[in-house]
Amino acid sequence: MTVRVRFAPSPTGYLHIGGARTALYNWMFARKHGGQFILRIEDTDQKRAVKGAVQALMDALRWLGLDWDEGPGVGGPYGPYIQSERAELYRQWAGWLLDHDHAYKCYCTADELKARRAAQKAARSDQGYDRRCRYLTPEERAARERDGLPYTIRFKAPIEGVTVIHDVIRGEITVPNSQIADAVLLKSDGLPTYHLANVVDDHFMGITHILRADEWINSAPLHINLYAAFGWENPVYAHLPLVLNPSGRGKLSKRAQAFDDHGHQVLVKVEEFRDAGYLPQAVNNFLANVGWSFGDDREKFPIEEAIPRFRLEDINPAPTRLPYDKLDWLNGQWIQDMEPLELAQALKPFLDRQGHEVGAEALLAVAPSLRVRLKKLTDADDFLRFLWDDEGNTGVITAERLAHNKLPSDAALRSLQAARDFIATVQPFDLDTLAAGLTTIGEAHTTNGKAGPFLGVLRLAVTRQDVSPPVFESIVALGRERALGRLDSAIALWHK
RNA sequence: GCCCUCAUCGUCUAGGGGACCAGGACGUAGCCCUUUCAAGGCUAAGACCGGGGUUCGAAUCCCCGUGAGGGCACCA
Repeated sequence: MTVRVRFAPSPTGYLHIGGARTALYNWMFARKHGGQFILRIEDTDQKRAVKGAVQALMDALRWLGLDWDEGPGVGGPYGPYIQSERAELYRQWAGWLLDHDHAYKCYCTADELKARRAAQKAARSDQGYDRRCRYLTPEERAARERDGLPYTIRFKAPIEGVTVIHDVIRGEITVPNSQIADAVLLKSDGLPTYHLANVVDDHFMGITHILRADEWINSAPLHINLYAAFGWENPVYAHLPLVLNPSGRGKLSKRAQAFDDHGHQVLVKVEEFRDAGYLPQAVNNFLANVGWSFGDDREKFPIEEAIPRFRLEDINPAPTRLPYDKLDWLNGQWIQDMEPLELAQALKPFLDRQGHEVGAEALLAVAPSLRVRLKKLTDADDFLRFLWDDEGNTGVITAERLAHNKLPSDAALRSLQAARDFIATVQPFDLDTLAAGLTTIGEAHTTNGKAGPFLGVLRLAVTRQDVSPPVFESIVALGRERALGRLDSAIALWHK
């Protein structure tokens, strides 16, 4: 039997990082077993549907590289993959349940239910629906039908005994059936609830394994009994550990914004990670390390290498926070492994977005040294400011600041003039030639015979930044003319 | 209130009865390297929630506490 798993988000906004983790684990599991990964949209609650959300979900999944074999955009033999387009099927099977005495019509109104729930809450108990419509006499039922009252269809859940969930990650979980609610299966608007839709779809779509978050454990007994009522075989269950807020309190939510220990807001939507300059490979790598580990003490790995080692049994059941610090480190590692050209190309859209014009050659010149410096693609902004900001910081540079204890003011001036003359004429104007010539100039002007102090002064003069890429690369990126301009204005500071 | 889940350094984790005075990673601190910032190398501090069992032996198994989390919708 081939493995078939699904990721079934509801289109209420964007892809949540916790959802991405669930999707990733499903995807890895499918790929490992040569099975299918299915995307299904659970939009049976029209009140919560958000326009454009399906597209956003797909974009985020694609950005992460989690390709689905069946689902919106790609089709498949078990479609449609959007639940609102399958309404008739759910109605049909709810009817079947009714006919076979596994369900009943409930005429309680939403308001009545709400009031009873409030009363339960006031009594500091919360048992859920009291099953009153389950025990309506035939006469009472007939009367309500005659009145044409709207109704929902509820599951006739078992009351006695226990239900056992066989969870691959947690082992056997036994739940008293008294805990299983007579859940609403079909709402009064004729659409199914999650419970019905998910069971019907999973069955007809041939889903073999359900990997979903821990928060679903409590409804698993209901689902198991629904499968039993239908006479269908249950899939294998694996409940993934919950992703918590950075504080460790509560699950990470995209609605309530999350903050870390320093009070900084934390990223939650996948698109936020993308916009913040994280690489999809790094995000996958990061997610794979949360609740699962590669083994061999290896933290950084391409997801493709994780696939053959991935086993549900190895997933750590404990709820977890996301180690955002580690994501920064991992992302830096991934950036470090990029080819300079690749990095330059990745950087371009980020610079464009900020309206910074940087030539391809300049970017390429500086890419090798940027590789080991960036944690996020957005960090490039600070390092490269000197490339687009000709006037910026001019004011903060003075002749005094351009001196150094190993390179006093007059020597600093002379060294910069020498550098100017050298840069004006050097051929070829490339990294190695510049490095050799400027190092010699530096050694000749400092009191300790080392180029270091001079290079610091040169950096300040040319980039007007205390922190910049290495100075030779910076000069190459700037180009001969602009570098000379910077030196000229630095030298002019001595004549003020 | 009822039910369910979980519990190893600050954080993410390895650990499946002796190989553990508990390993790795991030973060933190120090040193080295060094043209800034990084990266890299080395070093350091840092954990088995508590109590009972079982066993010759427990981080590992069982029980009870405690703590944290989840669920108890005509939301998923």
